[in-house]
Amino acid sequence: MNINKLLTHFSNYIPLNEEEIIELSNRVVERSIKRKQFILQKNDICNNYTFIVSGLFKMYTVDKNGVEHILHFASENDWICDINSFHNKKQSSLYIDAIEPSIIIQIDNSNLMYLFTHYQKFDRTFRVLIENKFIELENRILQNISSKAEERYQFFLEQYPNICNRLPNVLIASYLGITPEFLSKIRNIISKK
Amino acid sequence: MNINKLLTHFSNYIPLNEEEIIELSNRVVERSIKRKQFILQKNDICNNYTFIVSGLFKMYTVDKNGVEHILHFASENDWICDINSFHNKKQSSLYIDAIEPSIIIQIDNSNLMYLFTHYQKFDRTFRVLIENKFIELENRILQNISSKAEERYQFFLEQYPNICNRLPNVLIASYLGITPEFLSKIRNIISKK
DNA sequence: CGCGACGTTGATTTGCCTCAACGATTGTGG
DNA sequence: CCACAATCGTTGAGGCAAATCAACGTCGCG
Repeated sequence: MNINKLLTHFSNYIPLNEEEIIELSNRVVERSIKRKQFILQKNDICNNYTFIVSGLFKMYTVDKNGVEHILHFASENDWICDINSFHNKKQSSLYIDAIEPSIIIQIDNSNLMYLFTHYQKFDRTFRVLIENKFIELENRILQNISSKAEERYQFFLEQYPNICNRLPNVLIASYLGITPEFLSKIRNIISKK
Repeated sequence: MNINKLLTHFSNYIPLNEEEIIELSNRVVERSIKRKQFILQKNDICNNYTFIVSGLFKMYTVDKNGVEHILHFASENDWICDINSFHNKKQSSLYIDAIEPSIIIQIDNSNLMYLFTHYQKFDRTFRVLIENKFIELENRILQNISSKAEERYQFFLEQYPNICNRLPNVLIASYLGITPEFLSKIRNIISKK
């Protein structure tokens, strides 16, 4: 059962008791997502926290020239959500779609709020979850303001070995904030070393 | 009393009852910090969440060439902490020091954990706090990977009107990830418009 | 007064983008 | 299963964004 993967994920933070497991299980929905299928589009309100059982997603903006800028990748055992839209119930400026066929488990806003209100553990777990993501983002910012593209690329390969070989270079370039052409040149230079 | 500023800050998230106010008040420490005084240095373990009553701080790394890269500014009614070091009790790679003479209120790791364990409200409040900071960082990342320095500078001025005129341009440049010389040229171009 | 931090300007170099073109691969509809 | 389109990775020429280095004036402060 796919729900077990979610339960295991939670138990890595704080073990859940029987009641909490039942409550959680009753409040989530499992979905199967095809490649290129959206789970969030611009101007929608993001109403779900999405846990990824298997597969791979990208979260991105599209600028006025139609160019994608990737804010996050997320793969199995990770969460993806436009937190700004989710908590403030405002229109999102982001898209989220599947890079691979995926299986996800979603919890919507009202159900998550119910868990937060009735079981302290979830408040705690989601605090720790977001703290960890915050730390990742801090590191990414530091990379961006202090390193050149080649270093950022190398760092990306080291930090995400399990997803980097599932991604076309176009998407990695978009995540790093450079053009695919320039990434290609970086790869050429690296391979000659 | 400066503690009231902290209590007001919390009540913006969730009102505290009498008991919680007393518990919180007994577990924090007020300090006065001079200009250029450190509250965190590289290789220290960050043992405090710091609330800023008044003043202004910067949090930054120093690279191998001795150049500072500023990760965050924080001023009155804001928090500053190396969360990675704080929660994982590992050596920090960051510095935090005062840009202006400041008054702060600190809560150390064990006292914050006590509050988290005994009062759900604090778990909740710190979750929301970090969620908001996470959203800010997401926006900054998007800026960095999709905009040129001039736009990022303009955006910074709009987003932080209350601190940008208290900062020398050297520090703003460091925050934006550009050199002071280039920021000067950007400012020259803008002023001619 | 003299020093250090700050802001600016100019000349030069480097990092990265733009645009165009090409082959290889993948996916898809007939 | 083939044919064709779309996506992908690469290369090269040229241009722009930003860094580097050096120099200089100003200001605040000990």
